[in-house]
Amino acid sequence: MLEAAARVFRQKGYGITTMRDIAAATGMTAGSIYYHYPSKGDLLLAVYAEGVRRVTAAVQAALEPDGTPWEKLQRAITAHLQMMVGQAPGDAPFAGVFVQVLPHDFPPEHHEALIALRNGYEATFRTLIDALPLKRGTDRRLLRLQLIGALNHVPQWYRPNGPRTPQAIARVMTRHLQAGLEP
Amino acid sequence: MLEAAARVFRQKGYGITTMRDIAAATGMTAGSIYYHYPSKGDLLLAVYAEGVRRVTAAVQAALEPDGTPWEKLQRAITAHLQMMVGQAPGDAPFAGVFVQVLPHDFPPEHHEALIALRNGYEATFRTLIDALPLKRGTDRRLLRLQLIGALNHVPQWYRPNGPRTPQAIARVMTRHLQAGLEP
Amino acid sequence: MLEAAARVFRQKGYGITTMRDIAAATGMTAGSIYYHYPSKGDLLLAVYAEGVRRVTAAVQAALEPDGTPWEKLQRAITAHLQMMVGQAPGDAPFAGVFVQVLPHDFPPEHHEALIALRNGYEATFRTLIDALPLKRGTDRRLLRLQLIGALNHVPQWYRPNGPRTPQAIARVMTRHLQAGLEP
Amino acid sequence: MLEAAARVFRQKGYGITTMRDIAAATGMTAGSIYYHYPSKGDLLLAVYAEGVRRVTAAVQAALEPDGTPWEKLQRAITAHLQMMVGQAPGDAPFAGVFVQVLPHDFPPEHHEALIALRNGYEATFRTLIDALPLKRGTDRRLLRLQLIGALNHVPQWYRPNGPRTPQAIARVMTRHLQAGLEP
DNA sequence: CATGAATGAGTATTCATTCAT
DNA sequence: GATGAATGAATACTCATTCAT
Repeated sequence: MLEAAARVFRQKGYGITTMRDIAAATGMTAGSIYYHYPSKGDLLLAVYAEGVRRVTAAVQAALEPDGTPWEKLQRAITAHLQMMVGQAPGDAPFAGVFVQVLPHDFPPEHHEALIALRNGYEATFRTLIDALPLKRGTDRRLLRLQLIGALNHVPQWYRPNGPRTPQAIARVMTRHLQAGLEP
Repeated sequence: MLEAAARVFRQKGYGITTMRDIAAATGMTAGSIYYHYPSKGDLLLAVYAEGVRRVTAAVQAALEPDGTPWEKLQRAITAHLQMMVGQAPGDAPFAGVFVQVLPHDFPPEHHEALIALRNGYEATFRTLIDALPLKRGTDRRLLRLQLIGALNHVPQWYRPNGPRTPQAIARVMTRHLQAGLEP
Repeated sequence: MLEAAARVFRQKGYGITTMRDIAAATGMTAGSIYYHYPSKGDLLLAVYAEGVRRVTAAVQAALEPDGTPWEKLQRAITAHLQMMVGQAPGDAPFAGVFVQVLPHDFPPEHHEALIALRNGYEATFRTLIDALPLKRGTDRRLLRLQLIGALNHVPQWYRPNGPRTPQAIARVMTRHLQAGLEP
Repeated sequence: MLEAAARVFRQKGYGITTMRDIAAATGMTAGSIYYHYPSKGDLLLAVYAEGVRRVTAAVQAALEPDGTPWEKLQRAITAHLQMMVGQAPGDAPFAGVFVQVLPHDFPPEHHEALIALRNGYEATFRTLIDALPLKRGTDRRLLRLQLIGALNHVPQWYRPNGPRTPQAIARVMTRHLQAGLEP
């Protein structure tokens, strides 16, 4: 059921999605959802939390085989993008909610929880970036935000049948930051 | 009037904003707005278009004093960010709509116009990036998307009284891409 | 519920009737109506259809006892008028919608259905008139339209406590057409 | 201007017609109409009154050449129908309002004036019918209502390019009532 | 657990009307 | 006389939510 909700939220955004949309996607009626979740906002939050859980798990799993910090970062990005735009039927919807649902869509009483979840997820990248050997004086926080911004933007332009795979995108974006672009 | 609408749209998002909110912000009544714009969606589009116009103008103006391609890019980013998060009472709201309003907030009949506007704006950056002297084989399109993603993300974490000015952010982000981060 | 709607539509006309009027007459709230009928126009159409059903049934029932074609026509007219202006608490409102609601009150997307219903009802009279033994060369279609026009006009001048009963009106109108008025 | 209003009222009915529709048809703006008529209802009433004036004049004119009472009635009906459904660019719209606008469309404060106008017009037919040599005991009032109902119904089924001209309809309807239909 | 029916607080939109210019 | 702009009351319709069954 959470999955169906995720699918709908990702596709249409929180505001436009109605409880009936979700109900239809789950094969229930709107009223029944309230047995499981007390409100639409709570349902979204549950979807969001599950999304964080899954993407985090996927990214962590990608770190397993050891490697240089840059390699690990690149693998993490690959995993992240695969969740975002990949075709995995189960996971993709959850990850997509990350990007299609903006903070101000959330009911105010959930803002705090939302931020906690975001931070929790970004912690993974914080760790990865902190481990990178970088030039002295690099602003690692800004680097992280620069990277995450670029990653979250991918679903807005990514085309499943386009020339770039998530893996390729990860490789190129990593290289840009690693080696720079000046000849 | 467009300005007031922009302010409200940016602050609350399109879906949650009510015509009465906008009316209150303009000092009119809700009905009066319809004399000038035929629907809420059209109003949003008008705000968006005006935003594109202003940001484009600001970015173009920043290119005036000549310089190296990288300098010009950095100045463009600075201008872009100043519009996005700056305190200029007139311009900021328009630019913010860029980021706070997602495509699916728009009524479907405006999607086409929306894409045209986005493309129009991004053309400025395409030109700037095409002018950069880069390593052979660089995927300039991906670079542009990476940069724009990072820029559009800034308003989500930027704090007006924080330690980083738009100028500083622009300088650092540019340097990251220009010289890379490996020591 | 249809009955309450019919009562209100007949009394005030489609345009002026508000969903809240109907809701009040049914003991519900305006929103609840939409659970049963997707729009005001659909509700009107449902009322109209039910009206056709009832009037047709009443007219058909009146034909049962056999008789000459003219007797049958007269009985049909009586039944029709009793439905239109009679005090039967259940049926009258439905029949009244026939007359108080003009085609252009209907939303355009229902025009087709409306015409089909009208034709369905008038078919009863077509059959009755076709069975009449008439002078050679009589334009039976025009006769039918002449009759129906006269009948539909009755509710506009009928007074419940006036001197004429539906039965009397039917008898006189039939006689006029049957025997003519020349001495 | 009255003519333009008549055209719009006839085509769409009172309720659906907006002041802007009428304004557009007259080449003015909505506000300007209020210089000439104090309200939409008053405008409709003015149209209605002008309609009565013109139809009455046309019917009266048709009576000029002397003839038997039945001939005069038939000529009156012809004139009436020609005004209703004819192509005369000036007159037709006014007459049509007669039929397309039902009493309950009128604002209540005009009901009285409306009834007076209707009665005034029907007086012409009252006179004509009173002059007919009829069987003893004929209910002349009911006859008049029967006839007027049939006439008002004509615009609902009349097709300009159909087989029946107003003149033919008048002749046949008159004959039906005059001589009856029994062989 | 699930549903169908109902609710009521919104929401965009319409439109007759007003009025300063 | 005419207009553009504004008004505000009304209105159909939506939708998260409730709840008896």
